[in-house]
Amino acid sequence: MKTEPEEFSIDTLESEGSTLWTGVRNYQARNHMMRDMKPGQTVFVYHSSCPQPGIYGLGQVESSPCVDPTQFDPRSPYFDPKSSAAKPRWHCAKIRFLEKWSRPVALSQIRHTPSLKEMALLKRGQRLSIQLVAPQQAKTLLRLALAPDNRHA
DNA sequence: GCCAACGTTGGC
DNA sequence: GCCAACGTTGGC
Repeated sequence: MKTEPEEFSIDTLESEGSTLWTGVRNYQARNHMMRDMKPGQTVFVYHSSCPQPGIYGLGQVESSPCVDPTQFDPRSPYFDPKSSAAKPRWHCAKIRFLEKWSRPVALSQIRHTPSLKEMALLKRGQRLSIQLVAPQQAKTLLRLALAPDNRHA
């Protein structure tokens, strides 16, 4: 799950304990979330649009996606005038803080790891804010998080 | 700040 | 339903 740390970072998540992951406004990302996010699943928290893009830690899905309240709030940047309570467009999962890594797994490191070259994150021009990570990719990422210097994961 | 790549919008 | 114009994302 991507987030801009100036908006909401892993530190924010840690201090809040858990949060409604509001503001997903892309149908593909939404569909991923509705179809694939299950309570108990681990998620990688990725910081984008910042000096060091990369994965900064882990969260856990606490609840299945529910209706995103920000779509009905005219003062919210995520307000969607075309959505209605009767037919809500957008949903959000509740995410609980799990851990923050002592060092992030940088995007550049992910790029240089051969077994991660198929990650959706590295696909040309891709912009999805919620992406699936294959089990083998997840294992590799966790290994990199523990051993940042391991170039051959 | 630049710019490539993508999603969305809206006229027709 | 096409598609050009526009807005957004996000690394650099």
